[in-house]
Amino acid sequence: MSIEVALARLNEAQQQAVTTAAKQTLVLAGAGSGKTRVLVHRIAWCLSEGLASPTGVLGVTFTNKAAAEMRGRIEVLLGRPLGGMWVGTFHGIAHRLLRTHWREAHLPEQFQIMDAEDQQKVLKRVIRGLNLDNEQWPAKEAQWFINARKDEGQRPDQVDDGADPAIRTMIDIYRAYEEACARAGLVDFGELLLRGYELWRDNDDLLRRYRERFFHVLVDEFQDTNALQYKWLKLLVADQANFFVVGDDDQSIYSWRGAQVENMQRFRRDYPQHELIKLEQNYRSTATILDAANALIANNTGRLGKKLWTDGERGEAIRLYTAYNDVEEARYCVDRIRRFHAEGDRYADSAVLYRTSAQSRVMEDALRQADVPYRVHGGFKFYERAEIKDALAYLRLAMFRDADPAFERVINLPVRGIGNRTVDEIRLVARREKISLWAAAYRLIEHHELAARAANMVLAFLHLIDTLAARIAGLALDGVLETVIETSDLVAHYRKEKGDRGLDRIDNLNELVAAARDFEPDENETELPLVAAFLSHAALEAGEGQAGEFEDCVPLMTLHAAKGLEFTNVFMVGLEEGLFPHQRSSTDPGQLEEERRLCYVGLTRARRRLTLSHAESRRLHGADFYPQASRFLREVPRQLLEEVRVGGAALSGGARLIEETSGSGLFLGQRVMHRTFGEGIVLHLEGRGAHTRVQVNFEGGVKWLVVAYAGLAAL
DNA sequence: CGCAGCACCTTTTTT
DNA sequence: AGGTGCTGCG
Repeated sequence: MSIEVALARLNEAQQQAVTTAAKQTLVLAGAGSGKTRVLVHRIAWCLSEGLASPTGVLGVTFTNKAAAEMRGRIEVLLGRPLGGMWVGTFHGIAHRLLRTHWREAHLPEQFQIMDAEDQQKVLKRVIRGLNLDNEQWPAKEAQWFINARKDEGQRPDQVDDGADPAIRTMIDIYRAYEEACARAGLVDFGELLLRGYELWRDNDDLLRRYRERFFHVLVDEFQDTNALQYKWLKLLVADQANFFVVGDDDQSIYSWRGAQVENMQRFRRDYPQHELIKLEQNYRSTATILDAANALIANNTGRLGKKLWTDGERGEAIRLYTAYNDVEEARYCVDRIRRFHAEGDRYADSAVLYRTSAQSRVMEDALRQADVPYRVHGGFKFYERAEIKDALAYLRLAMFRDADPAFERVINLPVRGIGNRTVDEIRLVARREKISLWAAAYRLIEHHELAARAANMVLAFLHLIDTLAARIAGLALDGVLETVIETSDLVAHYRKEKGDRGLDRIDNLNELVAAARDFEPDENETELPLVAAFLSHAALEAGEGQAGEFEDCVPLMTLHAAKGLEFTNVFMVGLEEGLFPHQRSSTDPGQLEEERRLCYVGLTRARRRLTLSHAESRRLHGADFYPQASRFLREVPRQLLEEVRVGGAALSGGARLIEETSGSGLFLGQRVMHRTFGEGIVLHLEGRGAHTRVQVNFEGGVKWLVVAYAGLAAL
């Protein structure tokens, strides 16, 4: 397709963004306004106008998925491969830089990427090594602290301790952790970015080379950038490159992991000559849904300001469902999903979104009961599974003996008689001598400092890894993994596990061999030996969860996971105070606004039908709660809503069943009035006739009453 | 050294 | 409620 034809299909604001002559551009792109489209067309336009060559383009996103989509769409639009263009995630690009310039970055050539789990284990070891109490200094908190500092671009020496001894200790842990990582050639996710930044900052020649190369820098989801990422971009862009960023301040939902919406304001200040373009026309949702979203988000302060509109139809009213409890809420959603399915929608067109992942369980139960296929998104990723990480740890160790987390992981797996005492001794020597665990193990044996039995076991383990390394040399990648699995004897180990769990694990190991067979390094990894590329890929891209991706099933996910997706029918469940907005966010106004943005993200996922629901009683952590309806429901204009309550004749199993047993004329979820307690909602019914007791949620609290004496009036 | 039982905690999650 | 991590025992 010629660029003219492609351009003609864009609306005016989109065209303006794509063809802008401004050196810096901030595109404020509302939900469903075609932001990826603009980004992709912008690149194509620059190339076709001769403003850029493919090698001069750097496109940055946050997730592998977004990067893959961007690459795919650029190729389709151009009708040819990317040809030297760099399109990837912040981490992927930093990784590529560090692999190329490992010397300048002061890293070993074989440096290994550590995921969050490895990081926590290393930290635990470091904390113990500092003789600090594990209770008082949990690895998790140290991890949080260190990652946050790295997100801000700070090394231990740059952190302000505020004369706080607790922070001072955290800094000590940070410093010791850095030493441990350096010794073992380990790089965590935050470190990739920080090193990448320092690499450019401290190597003038290198920075100049990249500045000369990248003349067009484009960033997606700019509102999600953290302080370090923005610093890194600014360093590269300086005043020579075209800087084109796309974002939506109303969809900033990741401040809790370091994202700074403020970067959008900063961009405006840092580049006063920039052009600001708003994309407000929405191509996704009905006018009703957009009205609701606009009204909701208008309650936030300090927005850049943006109002979505559509020239499409008004569409159906938004369904508001008040369930009497979480189980019944789920049942209602499933009923409706089945109805939509009967009317011709696919299951995959109806998504259920919730605030916390714990909420998926009730939904899953209801779907399973109704025999509706579903898929829970998020959660366990392929390369995060224990068995996969076990096998890869053997491979890591064979490739790179100093990889401490890999060493710790498999030294006694399968069980080979190397106990905690022995491992502790190895750890101690490693710490004292500032060497890797592998080297420490060797030293202990050479100096005969281990009991004869332990020494034999450890030596056997070291030999096993050496043997493995020798065996895999020269093999194809899938052969390498087959050999790893065989030599490690992991299959026999899992077979001993009771239940089907072990069999699942063995299946996954086979899948790992298959993944290796199909593995093709992406552009960031082509210069690496294949095995090393595979290991990096496994750490950097955890992969999708379970198989069966192509089956038609109902997607279940958290609101966070839903960002960037769209569905014909959206069910947002659990709209209750304390849950959404979440308890821990409801006191701080800033956090409350982020919850509201999360709600906004949810609403704007829906194309045609939107169902909002809340329950009057919910089981949480094993106890019953009686939450109020979410304030967000009140922020949606009433005239857009169609309210549905339990007890109507059309309603499902639960209500009917209870009515039959009570015979009192009351039903669950019914609104009732009591002389002294006021208005309330029926939560439970017990017994028959004169003995019927009823549990009612009044404003003042939950009460059990005998129907015959309570004098309840139905509302 | 391995297993069993108990205490603990519990927002969101990508790389 | 349910899963995880640690301790204490056999």
